[in-house]
Amino acid sequence: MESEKKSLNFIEAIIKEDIESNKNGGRVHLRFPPEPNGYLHIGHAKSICLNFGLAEEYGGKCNLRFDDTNPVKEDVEYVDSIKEDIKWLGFKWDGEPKYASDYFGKLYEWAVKLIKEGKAYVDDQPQELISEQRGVPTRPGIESPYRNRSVEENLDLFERMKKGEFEDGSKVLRAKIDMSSPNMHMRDPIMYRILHAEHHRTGNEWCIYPMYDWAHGQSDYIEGITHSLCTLEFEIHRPLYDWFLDQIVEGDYRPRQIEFARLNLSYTVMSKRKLLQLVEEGIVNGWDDPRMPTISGLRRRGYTPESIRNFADRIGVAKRDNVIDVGLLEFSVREHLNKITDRMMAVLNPVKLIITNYPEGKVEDVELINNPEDENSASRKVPFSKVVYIERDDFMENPPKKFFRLGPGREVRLKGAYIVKCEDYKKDENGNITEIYCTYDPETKSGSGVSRKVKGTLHWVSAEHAINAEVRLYDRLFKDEDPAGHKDVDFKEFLNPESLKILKDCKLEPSLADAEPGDKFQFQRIGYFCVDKDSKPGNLVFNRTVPLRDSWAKKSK
RNA sequence: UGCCCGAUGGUGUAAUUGGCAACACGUCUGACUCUGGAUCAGAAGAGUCCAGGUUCGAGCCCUGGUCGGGCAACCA
Repeated sequence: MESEKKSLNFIEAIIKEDIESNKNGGRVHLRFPPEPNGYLHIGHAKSICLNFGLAEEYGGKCNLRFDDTNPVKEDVEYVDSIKEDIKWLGFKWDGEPKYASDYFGKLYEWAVKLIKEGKAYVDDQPQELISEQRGVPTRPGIESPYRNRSVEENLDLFERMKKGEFEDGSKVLRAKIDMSSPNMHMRDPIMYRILHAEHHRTGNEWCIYPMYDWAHGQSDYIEGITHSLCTLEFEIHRPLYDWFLDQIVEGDYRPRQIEFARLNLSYTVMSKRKLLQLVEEGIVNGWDDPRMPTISGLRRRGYTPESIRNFADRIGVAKRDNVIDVGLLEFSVREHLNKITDRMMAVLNPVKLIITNYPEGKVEDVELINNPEDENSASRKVPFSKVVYIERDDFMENPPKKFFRLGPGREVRLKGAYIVKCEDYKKDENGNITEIYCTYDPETKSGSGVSRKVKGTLHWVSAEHAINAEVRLYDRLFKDEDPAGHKDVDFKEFLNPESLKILKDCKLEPSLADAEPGDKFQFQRIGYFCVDKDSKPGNLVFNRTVPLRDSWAKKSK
């Protein structure tokens, strides 16, 4: 009954092949291994969707493992946010969260084993010397004078390193591989360094900490990981990953490292360092600022987990460098929000429209469907009266012929209510429109069946019933397509000064009064909005997630 | 003057024993519409980095180039 063969990406192809050949007993076990030194961003979301998604697809498992081998940069604040973000995206890790620090003991044992086999040694040289001796990619390195110490001496020294007898930086443990390897990572890589620093989990138990290369593959091995996915820059590490595994693997099981291209988004910076900078310098308001590409930022902006997962799905995975148009991310939210949000009346830049022939004091409850995209959607009543607010942009004194909205003498429908005709308008001394005067045609009430062709339909809010709100209009943080891609110009030079516009005097229909943080809506004809966490009853705050597609705005550009 | 990786419409991803280059976003038409939204219908846009080779047949295989990315933290 198989409908059509789904095309597989290169990782799926490998996994499928491994299952068919019964490699590792046919098990599929992945892991997502963040370092808890920052907040997760949309690039991590790609990796999360990949790893957890693959586990779901092939009936396997996926661990969450914190790669916490560098206590000076890591913090529990980050582990908490990481867990929250993964859960929010809708994934569940296998068992308890794991930590590389859980394996410090085992890693130490294995290091001792390597020393005993003459495959690792303690080097007393300072960092600069070691680095100098390592050579450059095009020239081989030279061997350390400490390279051929006796096993006994190495054992003694390494134990004393662990006991805390030496200062930071005074000694390291190195693997003895090949100082003339064309691969820099094979030139006697450092396995342990001395760091008298408190670790967020192991406290002061250790003062030597394993390096990434020594910790990662072994952690994979301990956890029974079969496919260890990482980004392209680790490709060159793979021979070392395999070398270390060769030293400890017993039996047939062995994890395999597979590299894929990280996500790049246009008009966005993705490096943790740069994001940290934006936060620390107060350029944005924290890691969850809605302009940040962090998962917490996107969440606060109003993105849904579904939209992010669909996005991850759509961009695919491959090994070539890529830059995804940020518009694709926006498409993904619109697509989902279009299906799930109620359409509300909200006027962001209000101007008064007075219906001169509408009875003073009369109020009609007009019926509006909450979401025409949803067949089961209910409807609600919205009060309509003589004075309503409409959007400033929906009126022009001298409109061009392609302008389908209100202008002197023009007719337009007020959504869900009546057709009105502009008879007059008033301006202040600066030329700003202050009031628009219309007459309405009582025959044309929505649902009455009586209508006539009008070019446009406007949203509105009854002035007497309107509630006020603050609306934060977010735009992309950078004006440049590739802000981090300029050699001589700092990325902050490309910040968009209009990335946040705060509107204080927006008018909303009264049913929005009880909206709670996180609630999502479509403001009719404008865009998708969600209630910010700063919002309080009586003091509502909305974030614009993304505007609606607007072919008029495009045309008038 | 090393080593590793990559190259398919504007962007991203497919093409699964070598068999008419497909899908999505974007763009442009048109239809419909009480959201200039959504939806629907259609179009333009690549001959697969280059040059050879193998083959009846190559985006896929081979050889040699070109271009791009990565590698010289006691970061991950």
